[in-house]
Amino acid sequence: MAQIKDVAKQAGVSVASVSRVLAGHAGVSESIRQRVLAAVQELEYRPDLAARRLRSRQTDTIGLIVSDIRNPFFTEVSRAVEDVAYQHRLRVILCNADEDPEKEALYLDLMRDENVRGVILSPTFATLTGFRSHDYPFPVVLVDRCDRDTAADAVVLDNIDAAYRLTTHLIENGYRRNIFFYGTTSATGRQRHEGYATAMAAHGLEVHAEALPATVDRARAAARERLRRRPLPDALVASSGLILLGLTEALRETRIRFPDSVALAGFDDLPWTRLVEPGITVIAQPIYDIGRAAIELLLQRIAKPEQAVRRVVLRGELVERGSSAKRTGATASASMA
Amino acid sequence: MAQIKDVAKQAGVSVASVSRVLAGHAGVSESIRQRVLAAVQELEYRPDLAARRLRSRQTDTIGLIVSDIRNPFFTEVSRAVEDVAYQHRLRVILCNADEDPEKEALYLDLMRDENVRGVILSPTFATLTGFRSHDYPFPVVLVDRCDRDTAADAVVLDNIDAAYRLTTHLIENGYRRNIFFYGTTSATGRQRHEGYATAMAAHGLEVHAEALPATVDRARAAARERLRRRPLPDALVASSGLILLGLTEALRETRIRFPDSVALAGFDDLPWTRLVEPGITVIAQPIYDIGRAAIELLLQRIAKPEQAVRRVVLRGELVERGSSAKRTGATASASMA
DNA sequence: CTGTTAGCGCCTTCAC
DNA sequence: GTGAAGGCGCTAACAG
Repeated sequence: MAQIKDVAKQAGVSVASVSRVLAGHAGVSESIRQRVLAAVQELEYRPDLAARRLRSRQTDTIGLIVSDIRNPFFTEVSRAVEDVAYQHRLRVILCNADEDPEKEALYLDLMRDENVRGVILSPTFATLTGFRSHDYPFPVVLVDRCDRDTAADAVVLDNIDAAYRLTTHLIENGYRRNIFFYGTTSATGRQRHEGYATAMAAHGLEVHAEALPATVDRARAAARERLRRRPLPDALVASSGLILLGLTEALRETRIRFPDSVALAGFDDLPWTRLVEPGITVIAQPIYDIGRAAIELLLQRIAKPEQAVRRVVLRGELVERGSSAKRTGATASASMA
Repeated sequence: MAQIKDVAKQAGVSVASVSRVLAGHAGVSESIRQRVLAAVQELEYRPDLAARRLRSRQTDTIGLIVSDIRNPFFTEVSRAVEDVAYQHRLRVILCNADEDPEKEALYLDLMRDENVRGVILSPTFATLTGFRSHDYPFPVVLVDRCDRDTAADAVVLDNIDAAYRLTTHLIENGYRRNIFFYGTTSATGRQRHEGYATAMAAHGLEVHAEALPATVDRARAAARERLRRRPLPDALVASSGLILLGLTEALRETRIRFPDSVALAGFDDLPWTRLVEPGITVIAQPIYDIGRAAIELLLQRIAKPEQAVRRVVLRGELVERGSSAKRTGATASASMA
């Protein structure tokens, strides 16, 4: 492996000149520049990253800690982050915390060890509580999850509003006994629960919510359990795409048809929500944009460490499909009895 | 930030002793070990990774280059790889090459720069052609994709056999004009095409295959195009989960019912294939096991660089569902597993 | 068993 | 504008 002094020898200059040319510093004669570049080519020289990092006390790496890589939401976010990061010559270390606060802490530690320039994080509720970007040696941008008063840059959906609109849509279509299944490990789940509860209360309806770990399996089990009891609810509502999948599976397994017997709605406009007849009503999130906004926020924060905390709030779009189709009066009253 | 000499001073020993204790070397007196550990705790000392890597010319990192992170197959593989890697105190750099040979080359270069211990790669066909693990400064384990004669460790499905069985199943259930949609950018797609073609030929049937880039959009477009023409084929078969999704969407959009008008089958037992009525017949891959086998192979290779090239071939399982129901019994498609 | 010391490859003053 | 030299924090060889 060629190193900088080999290049210097080959070009007949000092290592300092080579270093300057490589760093793109001004004030190097054109003739030296050419000779160095030629020598680099010839020797196929590649700088040793470890040495460079040791010397400069800096890396060209950012961290991305997602809460569940199996959630398509986060794979799409990570694509966006990587796209933009690599355009800026930054590498990305992607870690999957599996909704586990301990793993989160572990990875945050790892980021510190790696001396990353910054981190994008979708924290569990436990980590978010009392979270302050200042407690870390690198800037942190939160994505998907944050509290109103969290002291950190963040990119989130307007969760309360989105859940409010989704719930109101159900109510207006004649569904009144609506159960909300939501994940408690994330602020997002809680906020969506709040939006749901507000909408229900606004119409004088009773709140029925089931808190659970946000996995497909747990959602399926909880829904199955509830669907065994009578009377059936009017609608099942999910606070996330993973939970929505679990609810849908439970409905299928119990052979309860939607929306005839029970309506269904949730979050994330994933391909399968369109394929499952008669289509599932969802709040569509601008996922790629969320990821892109996060990395751009981080880039700006790295450039200007002292600027005021910023928050990007994006709006979800209600996509109405058959699973929440307007109810006929007859069916509604029958179920209420 | 405390450094090793601070720890040494605090513990009243030399830096060498501190280094030895931290490296877990034998031959350090218990009393020194205790004092060092105490000092480390007290000062919250964390070794500088850059310095350590520079000095030892080694990292504790492996690379994982997947061809498309949006493909659930690869997110599951990466989970398995990360699980095992972190158990062994190895970090993982995950890169998404997007089925692009140039990006693959770029990331392989990056791996070299990072001085990783080894790489797990799912190569495009272009990269696989003439691929030899020996051409890289680190061991490479191929996952999901490899040729019969590729000189590298690999973990793959028995693709030819799986596609053969899937196709035979369709033929036996009465479907004869079966079109195979497959991705050409991967060896896997081509091998599955081979299995399909062999099965068709074995029954004296004509081969109808459509080669395309393995994305949902391209598959949907190709299928839509084909479904516009008459006569309709008997069945649509996909060489991957992403392509299967595209075919399913095309069927829905053109309102062609399966299996009544056209049967459907493909690869990867993803949740949605069960939800879409009347269920889609697939070859289920042991995805997590594939990922785990890959990282274990890499670990062994790192431990014994000279051992003979190994190949792990796993078997796919045929999951029969309504989308390929026997053609005789009219519309007996309502059964669900 | 323990300590002293010489680099790992690079960047960056500092002289010239 | 260019080169010589020191040192980033750590490990490993060598000496005691």
